[in-house]
Amino acid sequence: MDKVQTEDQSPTSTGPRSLEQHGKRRREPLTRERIIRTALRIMDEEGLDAVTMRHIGRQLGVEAMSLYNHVRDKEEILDGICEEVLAEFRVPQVEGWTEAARLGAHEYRRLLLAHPNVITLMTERKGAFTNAESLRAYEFALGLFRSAGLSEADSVKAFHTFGGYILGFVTMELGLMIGGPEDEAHVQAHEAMARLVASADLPRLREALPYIIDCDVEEQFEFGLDLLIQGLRARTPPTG
Amino acid sequence: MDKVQTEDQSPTSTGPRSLEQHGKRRREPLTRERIIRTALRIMDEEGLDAVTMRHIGRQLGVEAMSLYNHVRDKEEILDGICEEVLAEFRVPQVEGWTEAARLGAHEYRRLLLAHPNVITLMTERKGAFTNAESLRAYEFALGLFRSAGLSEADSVKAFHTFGGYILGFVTMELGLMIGGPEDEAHVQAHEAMARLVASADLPRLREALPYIIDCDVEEQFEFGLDLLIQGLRARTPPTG
DNA sequence: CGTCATACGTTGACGGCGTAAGCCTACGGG
DNA sequence: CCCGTAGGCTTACGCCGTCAACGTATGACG
Repeated sequence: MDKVQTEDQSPTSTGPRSLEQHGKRRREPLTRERIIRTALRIMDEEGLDAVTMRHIGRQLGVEAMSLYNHVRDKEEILDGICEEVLAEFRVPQVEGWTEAARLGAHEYRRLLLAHPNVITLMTERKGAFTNAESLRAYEFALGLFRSAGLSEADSVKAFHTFGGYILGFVTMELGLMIGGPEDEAHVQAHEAMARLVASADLPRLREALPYIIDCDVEEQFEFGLDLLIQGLRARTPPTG
Repeated sequence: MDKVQTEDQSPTSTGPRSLEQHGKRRREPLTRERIIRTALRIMDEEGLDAVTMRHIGRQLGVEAMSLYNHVRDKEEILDGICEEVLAEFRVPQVEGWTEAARLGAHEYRRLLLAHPNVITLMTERKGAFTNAESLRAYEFALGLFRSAGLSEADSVKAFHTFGGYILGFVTMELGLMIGGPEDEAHVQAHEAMARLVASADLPRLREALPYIIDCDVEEQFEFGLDLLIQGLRARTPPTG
């Protein structure tokens, strides 16, 4: 077995090799928590394919099979990653439902962009969320729409609409279908598209191409958000 | 090697075992086309995990490695599946941009629901679409928004908004986060959620739960669509 | 203090995956 | 007739998730 990089040392330990206060164990005990956090870090740094039982184990200085003492199977780890990310959601503290909706949407997008592969996980996931922490965003959104004057039924619909929009937009954004020319991959994707458009009978696309290639993602996101908020204001009590 | 079920026989052949018109080969020649269509069928019928080089080969009466004579790697097959599905898009023939937008959105959703796993493929996909056929939907949408009076820049933004909404909504729909109580999996997911909500301090969610569980998906989808269309109409020339 | 159950890590193996490398053969063109 | 080549097949490698069996240190208890 080659060099093992031990992950986060406990900040309270006196050093990597020194015995602990009671002179007992040499390494942090394995936990479900530690496993999931390590898996999340691997996913963010090395991609989804690198999230492997053996790889997670190696990062923790342990064999793959040891993980099964704390986790039923790999799927539980992946589910755990989803919950871990969702739990990062910071509920915006602001008055006025439109601003709250805007900030909440940006926060959700921020989470998804911070952990680009989590969308794939959520897409493949079988059941709904089983973690209370991950429902706080849901709770926040419902409260927001209710405070805007929507009925309970409409609040649920609005939640699904906003949630769907953000999820889908970021999916497209990460899939290189939207985005600025900074990234190499983007440039390549855009060149391929330009070649295709040039060789086919797609007049609208041809004239729109510059706007597609050279667009500000933030601005695009805001556009759709405004559309939704405006549309919502139309079926909301005249104000306050 | 056990029983092999040969897929679609060529309708012009005189029979499964008879020699062809020139008395030559006994089986349909392998093609990129046939490989991709078979892979798509497997994905739809047996799920994404069943899409395996060995499995595709078996369905075609061939060893896995033979596929590589027509395809660079598995990724090319998966990309091919995406293009195949996108190419199914039927451009709605209707007057008036609002109705066209509505029908187009439903058609896109229909495609995604007809091949539930294709969303995962599109999410994981690296580059943008390289198939002209799959850009017809793009072309259609742009023409539609232009005809509504939007600028080129805004048409692009509107496309990304609608595309994002539909993609995300169907993702949530398939992930059991939205939907009626017909399906067993849905019922189970909803029960888990109900248990969670009951045990946590989530008042909004608690009162909204019945509406979440017992909702009409079509109606939910339409709600968001209306929001977008209404929002769009607000920044559109007063009419015609 | 000795014993022993238990918790938790390790080892080895299995079947399946994508695919590199090389082989075999039938067919069409010189 | 011969031979190059296209397009199959076989074998093998290094991964993967996970089952089963095994070792060992720890903490409870007589």
